[in-house]
Amino acid sequence: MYIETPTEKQILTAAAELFLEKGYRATSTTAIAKRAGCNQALIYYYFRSKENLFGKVFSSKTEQIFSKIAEPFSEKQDIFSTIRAIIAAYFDFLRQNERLAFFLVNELVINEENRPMIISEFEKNISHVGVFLQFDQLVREAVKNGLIRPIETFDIMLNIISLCVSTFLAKPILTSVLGITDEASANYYYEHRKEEIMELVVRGCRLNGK
Amino acid sequence: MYIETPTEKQILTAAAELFLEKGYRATSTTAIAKRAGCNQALIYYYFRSKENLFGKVFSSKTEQIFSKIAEPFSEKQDIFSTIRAIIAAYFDFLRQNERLAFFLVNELVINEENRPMIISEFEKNISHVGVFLQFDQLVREAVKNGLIRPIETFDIMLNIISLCVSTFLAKPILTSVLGITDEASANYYYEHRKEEIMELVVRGCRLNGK
DNA sequence: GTAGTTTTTGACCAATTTTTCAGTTTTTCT
DNA sequence: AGAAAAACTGAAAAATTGGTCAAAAACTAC
Repeated sequence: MYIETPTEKQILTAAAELFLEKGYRATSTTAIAKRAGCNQALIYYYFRSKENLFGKVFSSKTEQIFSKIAEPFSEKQDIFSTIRAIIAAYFDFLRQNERLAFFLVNELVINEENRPMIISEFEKNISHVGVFLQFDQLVREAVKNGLIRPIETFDIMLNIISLCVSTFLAKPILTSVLGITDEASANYYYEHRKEEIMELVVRGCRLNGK
Repeated sequence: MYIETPTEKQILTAAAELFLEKGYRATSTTAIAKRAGCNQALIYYYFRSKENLFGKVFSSKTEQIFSKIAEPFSEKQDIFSTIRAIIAAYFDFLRQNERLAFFLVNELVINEENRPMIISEFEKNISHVGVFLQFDQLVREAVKNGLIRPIETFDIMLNIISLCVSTFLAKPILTSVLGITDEASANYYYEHRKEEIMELVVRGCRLNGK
């Protein structure tokens, strides 16, 4: 396997930081070189173009998120505990990588040029991670056995992702609306929302009579 | 009151279209002038800078969304019907203005320079619209009267906004994942999600025993 | 040390960006 | 009709962009 030079790695991390902060368009190769502490031409020496560099960064970030998220899907618990575990894992991961949600949404939404690459990256990772199928089976059986109402796995997952990601997307506004200024109140906001999301998604699956 | 010149208005609409399509960074004043059918220098004659022009556009879009969204909040129905009406109105509005969700989220998330302006714009509009207070009261009473579980209005609203907005944010990926190619399947996706969101949010409010 | 390879550099290019400005046309008011 | 203000124009300044290139520097192997 081929080994990254320190410089190459520095460029990669600098690029990742800046792309996450400002997005593809607003990040110049000059800025990347400056942060990496190297000559600008080196970016083109190691990565042929800005677009290619972005691809590398995006690919590694997508892989990271998918591998982290996959873990709790395979837990062998009852359906409600599994859902709670998935939400907790997803939520906490996003919290530790706050800019990641921004980054993915932003590039996906606005960066139309790179969308084919982005989508293929997603597809690659989704198909890679077989654990989603395990979860799908868990849901189907729970429906069949009358443990939860008839609901599609797709909807459960979209509900989870939507609610978790939005918590972080909305934070900048809520910071001012709710008066979140210190670490403690931010922590309260996050924990409160995490609980609420768990409650909501689980309730959304329960049988009507229950 | 001072009246917009036709040209000024043309610039404003052209800018709005392009900012919504491509975002702030990817839109050049040249492109705006071209679409507005006027000289490029006129943009700086009417709006001092590109940034200022963006502020004007953003302001008007925020106002638009808030006023449209406010309507169903004031309906005098039971809590569940009101929630459903709010979701339906919000969802349909977003669908008619698909790029708007992208635009708001994107600029909020990435455009850190303009964030103070964006936040103050939101605050201005939220405080403006007194109907939110009406809904808040409806929720509080429903909780007190034991119609719904103890839940904060804030959480209900955040749930609604998160789920609705995400439906549109996620669409580009889902298009490929779900194989949404024609208008009919897109329509099915939207209607399906609308129903699911209504069901989810309502379930999230119900009493445990019910 | 010397030849060869890899890494790094600074200067540079062409295209595009926002912004300015001096001057011209058009409108408005008297 | 004529003066003042407003609307508009073409050109270009000033800065930034992604990208190139030949040469220098650093490293490697003999």
